Amino acid sequence: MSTVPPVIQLEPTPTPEASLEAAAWVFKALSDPARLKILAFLAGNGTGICCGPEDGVCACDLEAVTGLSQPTVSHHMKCLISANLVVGEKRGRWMYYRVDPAGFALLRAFLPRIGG
Amino acid sequence: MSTVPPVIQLEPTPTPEASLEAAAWVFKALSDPARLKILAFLAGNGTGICCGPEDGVCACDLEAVTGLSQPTVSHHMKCLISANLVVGEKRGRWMYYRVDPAGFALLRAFLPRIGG
DNA sequence: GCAACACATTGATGATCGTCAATATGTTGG
DNA sequence: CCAACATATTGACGATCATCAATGTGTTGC
Repeated sequence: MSTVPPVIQLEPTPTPEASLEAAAWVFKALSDPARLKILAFLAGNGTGICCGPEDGVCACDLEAVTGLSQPTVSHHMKCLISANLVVGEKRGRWMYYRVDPAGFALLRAFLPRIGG
Repeated sequence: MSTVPPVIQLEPTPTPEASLEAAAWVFKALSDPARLKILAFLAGNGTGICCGPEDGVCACDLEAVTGLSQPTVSHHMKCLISANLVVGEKRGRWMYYRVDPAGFALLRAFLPRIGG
């Protein structure tokens, strides 16, 4: 999950091939338990612990939630953002993350094509 | 996608951890364009090309669809089956594959927990 | 039984992944 | 400006992945 994403298309259906790779990219972002735990936390309470009741969860919260090192969390967030599953917003020296509906919308649009 | 699957639970919600890994396993199975192409083919026409109008698609069809070697297709099918996304049935010397609703049901049940 | 067939398994190889330590970048408070 | 802080980037390492050639296993037709 470190290389470049395949230009995720959200607009009208592109070539079947392209949307296939875009969907695979989103699924790959969801294929790691640590990233699912992060998403579940973001989707859950929605408000963080260490950085006050702001709109979003800061990165240091996610270190505590996952038990992973700071660089590893940063790497996972980059991956989730590249799949349009999370948006990050820098406020002061903190990064606040929220769930991004775009990636999930792509998923919901794609699933029927494969029997879901 | 070759090691053992994490005992995919379909029944009432197990520990949050366990279902997290089960969902990650299903997502990983969906994270490869070749496997998505296979699923799209299985979900599409539903009837194969080379092995007559049987109920299901045989493996040799999937070689043609994906352009991959026979062992590679076999490996992908093993992966999809281990995620409960596909069921395989041996009839004579052919393997017929169909979409398995179970994996998709797990997905639909899990997505809301992560914001989908 | 035997040859042909359909698929599975094994072994190997290059690529990608998840992780962390070390370091760099950008921001805040004094 | 400087020290402390929050996060990002880099580099490295072991693990896993996707792929194929070679081989094994089970089935069919003769």
